[in-house]
Amino acid sequence: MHVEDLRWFVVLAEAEHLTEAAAALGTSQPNLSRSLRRVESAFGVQLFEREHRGVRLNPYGRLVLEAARAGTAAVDTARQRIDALLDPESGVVRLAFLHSVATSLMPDLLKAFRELAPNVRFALRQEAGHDIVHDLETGEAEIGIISPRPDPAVFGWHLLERQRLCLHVPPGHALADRRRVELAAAAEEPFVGLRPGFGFRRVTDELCRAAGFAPQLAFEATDLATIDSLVGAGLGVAIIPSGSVRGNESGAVSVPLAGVQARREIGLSWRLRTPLTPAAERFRTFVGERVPVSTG
Amino acid sequence: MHVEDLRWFVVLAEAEHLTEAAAALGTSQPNLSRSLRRVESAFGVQLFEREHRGVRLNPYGRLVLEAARAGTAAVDTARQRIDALLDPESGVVRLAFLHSVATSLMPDLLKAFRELAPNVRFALRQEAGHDIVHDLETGEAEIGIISPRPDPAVFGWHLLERQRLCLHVPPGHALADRRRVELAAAAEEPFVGLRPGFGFRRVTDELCRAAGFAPQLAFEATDLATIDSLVGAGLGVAIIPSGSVRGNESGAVSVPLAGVQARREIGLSWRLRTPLTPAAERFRTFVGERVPVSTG
DNA sequence: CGACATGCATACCATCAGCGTATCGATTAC
DNA sequence: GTAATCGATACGCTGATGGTATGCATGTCG
Repeated sequence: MHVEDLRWFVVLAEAEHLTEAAAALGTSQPNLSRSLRRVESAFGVQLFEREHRGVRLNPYGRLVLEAARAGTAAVDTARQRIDALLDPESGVVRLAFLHSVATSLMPDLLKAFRELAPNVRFALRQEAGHDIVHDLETGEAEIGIISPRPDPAVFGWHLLERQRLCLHVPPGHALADRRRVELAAAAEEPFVGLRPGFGFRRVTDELCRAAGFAPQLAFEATDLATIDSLVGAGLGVAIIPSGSVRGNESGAVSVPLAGVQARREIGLSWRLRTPLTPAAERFRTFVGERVPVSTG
Repeated sequence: MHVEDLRWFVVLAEAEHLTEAAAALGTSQPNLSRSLRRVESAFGVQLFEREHRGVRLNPYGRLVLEAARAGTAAVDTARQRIDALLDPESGVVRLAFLHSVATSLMPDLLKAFRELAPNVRFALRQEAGHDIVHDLETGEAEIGIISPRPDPAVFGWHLLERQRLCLHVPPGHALADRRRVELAAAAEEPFVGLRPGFGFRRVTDELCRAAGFAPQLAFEATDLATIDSLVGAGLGVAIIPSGSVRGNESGAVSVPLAGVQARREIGLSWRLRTPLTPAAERFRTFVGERVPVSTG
């Protein structure tokens, strides 16, 4: 049974007349008759009754009519969504990004792209780095904003921001005036960090371990803005990426950390093997051409 | 594109492996490959990406997977419902009946049939006579309980009950003791009748007109039980079919009307051209063989 | 009551699509 | 570099599809 048979079935059920329906469908009456036979044999029962002038659904046919409408509608809907997705002006970009760029990089990118393509929608998901890689892998997400750069053999990469990791200290703190600081200098301070499970939390833990100490975590938060506030209120120090906190309401001060490990690169990433949808491709091109790499 | 292609598509999307999926589906790998081609060309876009070991849906394929699941589910559901309908033990009988038999004949028939076939369900609709005929005509209903008998060339008929029309009077009424009464004797009484639009209302109107008077309608109700109560309370007299009121709580008394018009036959009716579903056929046979014609 | 009209089913035939076997080609792993 | 894996392609056969012509059943009209 063809999907087209179901489509024809709906027309026939409405016309209640094979010859007319066949003409409307641009085929011959015997052919429609045989299409109906295919449907009937697929369901194992007769679906129309012969009338004086035409045909009419019987109880079984009514059920099939429902199914045919639902089935063809499902196919049509998918076709329309695919067409929308294929249109670079109206598609959907499934974008996964790190928690740590939610308040800084992301809004800038989306705002700028929106001017170029106002009808492109975004399906956003905020996740930890390894989940983003996983989502790109499975196709759950098309584009990720991520750090560090994933396997270059599998994923494309466009550098967005070279961040310097900073020690974030309260205003007036002893280290606040330094132009640069060794992380070890803060070994005895109470720390404010992200909750375990966040990708960046692993980065900071690793940095402290490399500096020879385990941080005393006074508070754990789920976003960098909160950490900024806590630090500004004098409740501890924190490690944050440069440029990741907007404005300076909290009064906290960021001092760049010394050392090669105290950097990270954030970039756009996508799966090489899976072609991007036009809208995603457009977003990627836009970012590549228009967005300067910012260095914090 | 075949409906089977969509079914195969779902299996393939889950297996992510053509050779395996083909084996599971009992076909050859090249055949599944070509089935996939058909689906892809029907949607106008590639749906899977080649992977190292196997294939994987791309964003378009995800949409098609949804559609394929929905479409095949719709077809399967219809098939199941048809099978249920074809099973005389578990089918559904779409039965339309007159308001006037809702409290008397109907419960008896259903109760009796239920003992024979407890799993058969009924889709009941209570309607006026001409609507029942119309529903049988269009197939909205399979079996009707109706009066009078519709066109014998189009509808089958099984007599259920030969009713005598009665004058229903309050207890102690002057006519209450008569063995038989002329309708004209009640010409001056206040009447209780069904609301206009009910088939039986037309019958009573016609009877009164034939008896040479227009009834003064004090109350109009939507069912015979209410009319019985109103008459029992002394608020008027009414014309009702014999045996249409259960029990005698109201105390009202029914006196048979004189004259040949003061009868009506109620029966089972069905459309000759449309074959009945097995459950409906069984119901019809049951009624024909087991239910005696009752004469009121 | 018989000829006609209507409308679906069927017969027949040319063509095309579907299916299996064998094979190719690309990718990856050892 | 070689072997293995897995999807794509080539080829030939069979069966399905679709058009034209026709049959058959049912009403209708003279």
